[in-house]
Amino acid sequence: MLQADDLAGGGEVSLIPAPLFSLERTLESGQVFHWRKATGGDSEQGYTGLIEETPVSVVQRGEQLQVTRGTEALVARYFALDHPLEEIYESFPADPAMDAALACCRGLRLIRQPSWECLATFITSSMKQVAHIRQMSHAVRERFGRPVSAGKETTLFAYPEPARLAQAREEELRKCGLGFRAKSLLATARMVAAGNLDLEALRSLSDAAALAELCRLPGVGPKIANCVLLFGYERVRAFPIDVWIERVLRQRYFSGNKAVTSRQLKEFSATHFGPHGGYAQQYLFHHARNQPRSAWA
DNA sequence: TTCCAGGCCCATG
DNA sequence: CATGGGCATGGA
Repeated sequence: MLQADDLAGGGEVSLIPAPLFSLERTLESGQVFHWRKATGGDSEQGYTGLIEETPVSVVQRGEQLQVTRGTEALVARYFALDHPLEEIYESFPADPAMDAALACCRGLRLIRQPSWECLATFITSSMKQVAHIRQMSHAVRERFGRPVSAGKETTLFAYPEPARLAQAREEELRKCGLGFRAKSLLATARMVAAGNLDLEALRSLSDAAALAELCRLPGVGPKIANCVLLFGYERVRAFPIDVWIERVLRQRYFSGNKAVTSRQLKEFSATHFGPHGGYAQQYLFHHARNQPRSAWA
């Protein structure tokens, strides 16, 4: 079992303030897929992972985070500890579904994820459960990624750059369990590596323009593009609609009306949830996934 | 065993 | 504009 303090060489850690933050809700909400639970010596629960290529151990201690010494600023930025959550909550609509989601998810933050890693992992996400996306993400890292030493017996793997995946064969990618998604990931990696689409240049575009650019990539449609905008470009209004969110919207906001079209749901969600709609969406998603199936009605 | 999963793409009305 | 089927894989 991975020890939380392996990364710190036996206790070289520091504490940073993290008010209104839930490490577990943030990392278990299906926005990022490579963090592993690690049980610390005092049985407190933490996570280990890489931020870019820096190994990091994070343990929540109340309203503080215990992190690997030297990674304080990196961690604070990655987990978006500067997002004004109370203000964001005040911008949410006050309706029963939103209230329930908020009560369930307080402290969940939308992280600042490296854009390529986010794009690539979400290309592999279609028609897959979160647990399996995690599995594929680790397989791709271990097969193609750069190994990073993280303590005596721990090696983590960075997510492979586009150029690395671009030179892979589709069959190699399929060995990571990607199935039909291998072709899309490979083709997208080649487009990005060739400069056909500049991921950094997207930052200066409007949400709509950046969405359209992302949708040029093989295997990227509106849903995945919105996930990438939300988790990889800090576009907190982007509102991805997957099967879970569609179910929530239809049942909680349209009385289960089966005749409501996906376009109507899209237009409703674009306005009803306000300027931080992506946050609202993530809360609705995480809440729904934590509900027993019997509660669907 | 059957069902379903953070969809996309392309062919038809 | 919208609907339907195919596409790989593995956990529940």
